[in-house]
Amino acid sequence: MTTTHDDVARTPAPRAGHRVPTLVDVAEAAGVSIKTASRALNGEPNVADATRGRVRAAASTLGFTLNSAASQLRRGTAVRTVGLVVGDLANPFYMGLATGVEHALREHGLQLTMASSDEDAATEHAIVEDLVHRRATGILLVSTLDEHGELRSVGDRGVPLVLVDRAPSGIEADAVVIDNVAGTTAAIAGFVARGHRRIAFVGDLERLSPQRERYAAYAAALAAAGLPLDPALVVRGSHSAVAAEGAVRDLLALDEPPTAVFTANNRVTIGAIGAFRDVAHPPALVGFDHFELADALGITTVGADTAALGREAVAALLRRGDGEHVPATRALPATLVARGSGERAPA
Amino acid sequence: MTTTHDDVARTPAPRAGHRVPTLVDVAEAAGVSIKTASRALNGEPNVADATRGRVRAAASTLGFTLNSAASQLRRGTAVRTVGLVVGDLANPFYMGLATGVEHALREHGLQLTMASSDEDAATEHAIVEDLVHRRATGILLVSTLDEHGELRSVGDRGVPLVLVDRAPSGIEADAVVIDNVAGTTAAIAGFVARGHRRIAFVGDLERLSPQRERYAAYAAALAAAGLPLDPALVVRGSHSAVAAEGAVRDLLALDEPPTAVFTANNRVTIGAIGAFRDVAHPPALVGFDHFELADALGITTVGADTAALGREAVAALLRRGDGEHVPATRALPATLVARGSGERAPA
DNA sequence: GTGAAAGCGCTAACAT
DNA sequence: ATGTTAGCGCTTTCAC
Repeated sequence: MTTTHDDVARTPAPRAGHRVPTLVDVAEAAGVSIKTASRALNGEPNVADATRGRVRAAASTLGFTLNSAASQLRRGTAVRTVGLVVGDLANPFYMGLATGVEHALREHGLQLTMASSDEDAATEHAIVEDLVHRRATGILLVSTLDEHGELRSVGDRGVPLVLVDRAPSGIEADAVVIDNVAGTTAAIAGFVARGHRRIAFVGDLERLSPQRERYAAYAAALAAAGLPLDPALVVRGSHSAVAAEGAVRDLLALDEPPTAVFTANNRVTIGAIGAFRDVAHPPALVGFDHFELADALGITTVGADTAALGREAVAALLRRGDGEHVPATRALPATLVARGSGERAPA
Repeated sequence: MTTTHDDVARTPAPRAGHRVPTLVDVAEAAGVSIKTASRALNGEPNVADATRGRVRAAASTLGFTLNSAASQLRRGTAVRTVGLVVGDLANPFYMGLATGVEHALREHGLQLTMASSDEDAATEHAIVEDLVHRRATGILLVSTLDEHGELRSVGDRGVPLVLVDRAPSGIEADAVVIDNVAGTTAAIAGFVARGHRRIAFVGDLERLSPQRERYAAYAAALAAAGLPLDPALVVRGSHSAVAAEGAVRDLLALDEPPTAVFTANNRVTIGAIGAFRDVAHPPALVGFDHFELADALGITTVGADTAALGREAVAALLRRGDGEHVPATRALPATLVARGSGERAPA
C-alpha cells in the first residue's frame, strides 16, 4: 500500500460541497445570537434551559463542533497537556515511564499526549516543535540527540522541558535519569565477588548516554577488581533482541567464553535469555532494567522504578515556574534484585 | 541572548508584566512588516536571505514562536495527526498496536499522538472531544464503553473514527478486531483433543467485549465437546496479573483442580505463570495474546499480530473519506502457537 | 522582495 | 437571560 495520495486529511468538511459549520450557523439555526450559542455550547451559566436545548439540537443537526484553534486563540489559555516524547513505543521501559507520568499528571488535572520519535532526530524535532507551537504545559523528552543545544529554544519560548533517562549535554536543563554507574557497578562487583573473571558486556547503541555510562562503569568496575578488559567479551550496538541474541551466541561460542554476562538494557537481556535457551550451563546473567517476567524467569536485574522516574519527571516539570530555579539533574537509584541468574558461580 | 525569563505555562497568562511576544513584536524588532516576518519564519520563498536572518534573530531574541492556534485558524487546515486512545499505557498489547499504527501513519505523513483513558469513560470522552475539537485527521479508539452510541457524534462532526480491538455496540462504525471466537475455540479444542476434561477459564473484566467473546467461545467449545461447564473452574474479572495469580492459585488448590487452564489475555497469562512457578506439575496452559517472552518461557499462546491490527486500523481510517462507505468490522485471525505449555497431557 | 488590509471562528467586555 | 462589538495572532488576498 504505497499510494502517495491519501485523502482523509484534506477533507475537513464532512461531505464535499458542504461547508464546515461555524457558530454563526448554529446561532442562526437556533434563532439566537452567536454569543448565546457560544455560552450554551460551553456549558456556561445564564442560559435558559430551553435555549440551551435548541442550540444543542442545532449544533447536532449541523454537525457542528467548537473549533479549539479559535477558542484557544481568543482565550489565550495554554493547553493543559503535557507531551511525552519517547524513542520507541514498543519498549516496556517507556510504558512504565508513561504510566508513572500519566498518573502524576492526572493529580494535577493535566492530560498526557505521547508521541514516538522512533529514535529519529528529525521526527523528534518535529514533535517538539509542534508541542511548543501548541504551547503545551510542558515537554518530557527522552531525546535521541547526542547534543541538546538546540533544545535551549524550547525553554526560551516558554515551554518547560525535562529530559528523561538520557543526561543533558550541551545545555543546562532539568533532567531525571537513572544512576547507571551505581547500578552497573553493583552488578559487576557481584560477579567479581563470586569469582568471575571473564565478564562480558553486551550493550545497545553507544549513542545513548545511559549505554555509555553503563559501559564506563563496567570498565571501571573491572579495573577496580584488577581484571583485564577483554575486547572479545564486549559487544556494543545491539539495538534489538535479535541482534543481542546473536551477539550472546557468539560469545558462548568463543574458545574461552565468559562465565558471566552483563546485559546493558532490557532488550539485550531478552536477547541473552533467548541465546541461553538451549544451553545446559549458561553463564551467570545480570541485566539492566527490571521487567515483569524477570521473576518468573529467575533473571537477576538491576534497575530503577520506571513509574517513579515518570513521577519525578512530572515533579521536575511542575517545579519549573515556581520562581527562580536552577536546572538540575536528578538520578534515581538502580537497585539489584537477585533472582538466580546472577548468582551462578563460574563454571 | 538565552536569558529570557521563562515562566511556566500553568497560568493562562505568563509572568505578569511580561507579554508573550507576537509576530508584530518580531516584525517591529526586525524592522519589517508583519507579513514578511511571517514569510521568513514559515520558510516561505521570496524573502531575502538577509531579511530572513534578521527576522529569525529577532524571534530568537524575543523568545517568539508561531502560535499554532492562530495559524490553524487562519489556514483552516486540519492537523495531520491521528489520535490513538488506549486503556492502559503499560499493556504490551497496546504497545504493539501503537507501533503498527505509527509506522502505517508515517507512510502517509501523519503523526501519531497517543493518550490513555485509563479505562475510564469520562477520561475517554474528554480525550475524544479534544481530538474532535482539534479536528484531528482521525481517531483510533480502544473504547472502554459498553455502548458506543455517543460516539456517533464524532463521525457526524467530520472526524473519522475506527474502533480497535473492541467490537462496536449501538453504533455503525468501522472497527478492527481480533477473531476471538476462532482463537479461543482452537485453544479449547486443543485441550479437548489431548484428553482434558477439567478446563479452567481465567478472564479479565466482563465489561470488555473481547473477554465476553472469549468466554462465550470457551463455553461453546466445552459444550461442543460434550463437557460440562463447571462454575468452579471459571474466574472472571481478574484485571491485574496479581489478581490473576491469586485466582489461578485458588484453582490449583481445589479438590479437583483443572488439568488445563485457558487465560483470556496477556495479563492473566502472566498471573498464571506466576502461580505455576513453584508447582511441580502445573496444568496445561494456553494464553490469549502473544507476548515477547512466550518463546523463552515455553508458553503456548493464541493471538493476533498486534502490529497488523494497528496497520489495519490505519487503513480503515484512511478508507473513510473515499466517498460512500459502509462501516464494517474487520476481524484479524488469531493463530495458535504451540510452545509446550499447552501440549501437556492431563495429570 | 515586500507591505496593507481583511478576516479565519471564537470569546471577553460591556451592553441591554 | 441575551445581544453587540471588538479583537485574539496569524495568513490570505492583492497591491507595490
